[in-house]
Amino acid sequence: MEVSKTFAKNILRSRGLKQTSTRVALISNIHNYAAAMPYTALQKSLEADRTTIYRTLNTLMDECIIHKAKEKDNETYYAVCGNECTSHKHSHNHIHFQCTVCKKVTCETLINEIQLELAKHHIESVEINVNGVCDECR
Amino acid sequence: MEVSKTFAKNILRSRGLKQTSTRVALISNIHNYAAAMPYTALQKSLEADRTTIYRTLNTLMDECIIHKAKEKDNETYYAVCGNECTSHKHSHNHIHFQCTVCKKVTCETLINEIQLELAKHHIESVEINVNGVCDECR
DNA sequence: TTTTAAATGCAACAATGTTGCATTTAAAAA
DNA sequence: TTTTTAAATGCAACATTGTTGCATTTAAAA
Repeated sequence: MEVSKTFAKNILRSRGLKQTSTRVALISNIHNYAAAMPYTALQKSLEADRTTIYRTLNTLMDECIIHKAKEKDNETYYAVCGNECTSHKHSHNHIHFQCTVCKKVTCETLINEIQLELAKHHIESVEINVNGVCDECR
Repeated sequence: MEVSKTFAKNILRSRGLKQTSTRVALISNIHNYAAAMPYTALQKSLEADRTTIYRTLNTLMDECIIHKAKEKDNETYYAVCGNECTSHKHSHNHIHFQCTVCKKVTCETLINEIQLELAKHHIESVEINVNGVCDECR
């Protein structure tokens, strides 16, 4: 069994979710993908009906197994959550970087820690999207 | 003449763009809206054809008169750019805040300045989306 | 007032995302 | 192992979002 499939099954078991073939394939395909996976690529990589894919994605996001990034290019990108995500709260110390040349979206860790403060509102979660030129495209 | 319409006409003139009724209405409607304006609300507020709205939005984004924020709720929100935007480069010192209760998206200024550093890639622009509970909903 | 390049409206299309309902399936119970 | 059952899936239908080509209209210059 592939490493990513074992990973998928383990995480489904740890969350008490049924281990269906679509769920296992979906998690392992996202996990195997070098960057955050665009929806179109995800759909191509699976046999399942579109409806099932959308419902499965929502289930896995509710359980904080994966998360999504909406980019300005109108694509939605999915990535597997890190260990810092529990089943109740997302907490990402990473950012999403999209290269303006090759369009790839990757999850990146910041060198420096950043602290956000707002005057009025209560902050629950922060998502940072950076655009630029990636290492390979320079 | 309303203040926001004058504002719209001035900004169109300053960028050397035709002052069509759709453009003026679109800019002033976004400008008048208390928060970043969801596309659906924008469409309802205008007489123009959907195609024209999309094309106008793209034109105004290309000219850095407005900018958009894609939120996880699958809505696209539009707001007027601040003075720090020239016609060639977006440079926002603000973040987009979406309240998880009332769903409103607002442009907020950070109390503290933040500095992002990535190990490999070249950063061109940064967009920060914060979720939480707004002042009014608490 | 005339000219003209740009903006608009319309038709058609492709992609994204959702809902209801019948069928199938993973996992628990017998 | 077989049976049971609640959950997951596939299918059909639909609504929304976003794009393209082309004929018509319009803002602004001549």
